[in-house]
Amino acid sequence: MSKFASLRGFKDILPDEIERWRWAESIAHETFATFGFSQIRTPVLETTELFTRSIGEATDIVEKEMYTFQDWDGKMVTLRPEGTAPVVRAYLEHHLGAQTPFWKLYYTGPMFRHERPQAGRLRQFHQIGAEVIGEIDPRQDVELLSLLTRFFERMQVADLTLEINSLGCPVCRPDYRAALQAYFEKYLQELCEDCQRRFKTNPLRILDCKKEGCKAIARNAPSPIDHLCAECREHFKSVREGLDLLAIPYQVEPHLVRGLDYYTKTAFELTTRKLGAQNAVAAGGRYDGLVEALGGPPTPAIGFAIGMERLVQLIDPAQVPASRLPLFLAPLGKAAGAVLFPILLALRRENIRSEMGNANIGLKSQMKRADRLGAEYVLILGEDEMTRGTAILRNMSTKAQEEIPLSTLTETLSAKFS
RNA sequence: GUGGGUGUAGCUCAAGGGUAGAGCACUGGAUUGUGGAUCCAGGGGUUGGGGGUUCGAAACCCCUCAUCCACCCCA
Repeated sequence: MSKFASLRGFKDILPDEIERWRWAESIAHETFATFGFSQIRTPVLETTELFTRSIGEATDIVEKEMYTFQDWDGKMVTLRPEGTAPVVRAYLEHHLGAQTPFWKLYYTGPMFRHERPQAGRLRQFHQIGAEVIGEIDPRQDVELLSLLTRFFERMQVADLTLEINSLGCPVCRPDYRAALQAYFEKYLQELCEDCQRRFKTNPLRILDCKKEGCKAIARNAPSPIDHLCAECREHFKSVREGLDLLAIPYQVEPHLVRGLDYYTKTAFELTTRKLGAQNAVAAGGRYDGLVEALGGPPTPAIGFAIGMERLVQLIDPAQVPASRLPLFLAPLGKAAGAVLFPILLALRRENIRSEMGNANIGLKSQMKRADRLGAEYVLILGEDEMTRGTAILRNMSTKAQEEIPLSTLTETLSAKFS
């Protein structure tokens, strides 16, 4: 055990895993651009109030999971626990809404929540998120969901379920909440301890309880969809019709609840059975009230976030394009090393990926190393070749070898490998 | 924050009071200058840390730390 180790819930991402990360990120950049999104990068540190205002004072995130501390000047600051509030903050701070009516933005980066780590849950985790600000049309919900499903399609991640629900709006949610409380009041004694607490703080959460007793009671609870106001009902209907039109499979999940206060109307999750208890790989929804809550004009918006660690676990490593090494230079002895070293740099100047062995160790070891690096060709230069004024180029898969004159070595190699 | 599991070689794991082991990986050799396969050899450990019981502890007890899984919650 080394003296220092990373903090609990904080993980190193090592080279063998990074291939999958980079592949996911590059597909994300491509796909999001295809759908008309621009990237935005916001700081990881923000004023604490940004999150308490947006996420909600009574949520778990704000109550017990934020990395909050006092800065040297006395200001309370927080490592961002999620990406939406900072994006909206930037949108307002830079008056983006005044320039064009609506924005499609995406971001990637680390988020921080002080939770107990478990499978698929870390204290520093990474998200790719997308936000569409300034459009109420249900078609926008559909477009965003089509982006989400398209991305996972390109990642070749299968067996995902898109669950959608409507959480209503400030007009209809209080009604629904009251109806829910009226219903659960009859069974209050039969609910679990947690749900008895939820009854007061957030009755919607009872719908999400995993205990069998509560599940049974919740099964007959009033559905949020039956209590939507006319506008929300129409919106939800249009979203479903749009998904049908695009043949995007989904499941209406009346018990789907979101943990952040700012969500309204459409809410959704992309879930899998392959990740244990933390089964959501992506989630999001509408937040039509957030921009206004943060001091801007009434502005509808919708977004989602993808959990990178969870996504990476679902990626089949075989799908990731392997990075190959075209050429490995194997010099035998000091003189050969002196010849090949400048050639190595010349090749790299031509952007030819190449690697060179240690001239002081045996050919066998160098071959072994070349093989491990996945080299397609090995260039061998020993004493015999030096006197002949040639080098041997070995094809590692066919084992065929050819001699190349030293006088034209650089030209021959750069022509062959560029 | 609560509960349970697990900490032994770089990795995966044996040894359940009596000399710390195997497989894989690594290094070298069989092949004085040719990779993957095979065979042989070698290097590597204060058994997570601390304390206790014992003639003797990797093992039993206590504390602590780490880690995993689950609850909670969420990406």
